[in-house]
Amino acid sequence: MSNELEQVAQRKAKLAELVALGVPPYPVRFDRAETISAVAAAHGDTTGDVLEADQPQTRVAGRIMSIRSFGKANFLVLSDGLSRLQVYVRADSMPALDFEIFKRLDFGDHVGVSGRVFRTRTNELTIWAASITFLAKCLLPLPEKWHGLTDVEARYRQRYLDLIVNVEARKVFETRARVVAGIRRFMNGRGFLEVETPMMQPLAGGALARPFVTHHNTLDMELYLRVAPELYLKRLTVGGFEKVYEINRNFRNEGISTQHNPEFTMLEFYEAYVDYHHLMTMTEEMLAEVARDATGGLECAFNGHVISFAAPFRRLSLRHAAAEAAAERLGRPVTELDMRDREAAAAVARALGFEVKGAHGAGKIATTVFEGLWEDRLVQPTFVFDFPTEVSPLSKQKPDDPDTVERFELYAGGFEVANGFSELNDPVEQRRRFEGQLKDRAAGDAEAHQMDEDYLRALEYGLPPTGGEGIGIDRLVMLLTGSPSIRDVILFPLMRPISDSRS
RNA sequence: GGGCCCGUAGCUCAACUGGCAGAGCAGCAGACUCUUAAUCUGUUGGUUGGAGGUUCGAUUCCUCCCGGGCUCACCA
Repeated sequence: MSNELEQVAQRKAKLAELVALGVPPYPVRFDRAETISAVAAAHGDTTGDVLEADQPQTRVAGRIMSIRSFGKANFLVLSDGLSRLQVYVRADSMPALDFEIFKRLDFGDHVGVSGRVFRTRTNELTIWAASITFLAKCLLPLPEKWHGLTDVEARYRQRYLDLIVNVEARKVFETRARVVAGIRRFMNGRGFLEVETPMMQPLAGGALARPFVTHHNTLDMELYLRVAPELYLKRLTVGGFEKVYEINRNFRNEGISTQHNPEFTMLEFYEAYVDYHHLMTMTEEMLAEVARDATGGLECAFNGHVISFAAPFRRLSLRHAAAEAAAERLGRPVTELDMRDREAAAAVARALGFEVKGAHGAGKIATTVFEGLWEDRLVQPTFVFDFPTEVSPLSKQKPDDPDTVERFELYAGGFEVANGFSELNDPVEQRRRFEGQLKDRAAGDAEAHQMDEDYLRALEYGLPPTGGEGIGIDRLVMLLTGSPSIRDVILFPLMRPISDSRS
């Protein structure tokens, strides 16, 4: 695109003509009396007769979404992003200069209009323009008004264009904002304190994931973008904040897919003196309330299914469900006990076609079997509970069963939405778990947890019995907006830059 | 990273088995006093993502590269 587009040159020429007429090309402000949405709302039900009697005056601003000319009668459609309103333009109703401005307007320009509100013969709510103020030029031609912008790559790369021409795109992000606001309302209403913990951490802890690495110049030190806020939030619980939460970004240097973006938003919260049973109930209540706030109901259409957030959610014990599904698939008995035995579980997993590595214990294998057989079948919200200790280095063991922790994951739409557990608060056991992770790390597992001495020290001061949970906001919004890709619910998803051999 | 698919005008899309690269919208010029995907007449706009190759001839076939989508693997 080295040669300037003809249409861009034409639009620049029109702008130059306005300047020649003495019109400021980029004025600093426009005092509108009300928004277009407000006009539409105020007069949405007013009849033309009433409007003729009242002659309501208004002064609005917006982007031109279409221009239709009929010789002496002309129509503009203005948008304030939310609503659209028609403007009736004729030369004999406004100063000569204003009509000269009108003649040089393009689809996409910003204008201010004042005039009276009336209804046309076709009953369309319209402003009869008494003046037009030029506010800003759209130099680049916008996508077509009828089909909009459908190229997904362009929609992600140039989200501003997507938002201008695709109303549904805007609605997704409005719903997202309502989801986040609804969660804050829910948490605040329960006495939780919203906090912000470091995103740049000397140790990337709190989740099993590969971090991004960065560098601080003055301190000359390596820093990691956080993979989770977990260990800092629990330090706060040690410090006496009994109910804390954080809604913010996590960063994981891993694959990109329809369900994974390198940066994603999590709600993470901790509450002293509760266990994972309490968290599951609270999650049911939260999601029902948030769904109702954001969408008006408990049900949402996703991927050809209707997902209901009505409580109670289904509950599945991980090893039990893994054994049951494996037995069904293999046509021979598989017991929960098999899922606890390294060799029996490995045999089952291999028979099912899953990879079993030498370092994998029974717990990791049982989890693999479960995820392989169940994950995409869990369309309705389902709590999967009682995870193997082996795959849960920060969770508390069940009192009568050291191989199992009090942990659950919530699945919906075929993917994981939340993860919560009774927090491990025994510093001796936590050190043992970290040491186990170090062995995995030494064996080549780049996602294994690192030793965090300061966190252990915090635990030594005494973390009360605590329940903690993380909820993936992007995925929740996917479900609530029926978006099949996480990129549809992230305003600016990460894209590879365009190189010279393109564009 | 593997597999499959896609990339043509500003946008949305055509172009049969390899035979002059087109339409609608947008734009430009004109007509039109209430239209709303306005209509009508005329018209501009292309290195077909990039670089090579095969061929008399490539949007079409082949190779490599760039970007994207779906999917598998990894992960949340």
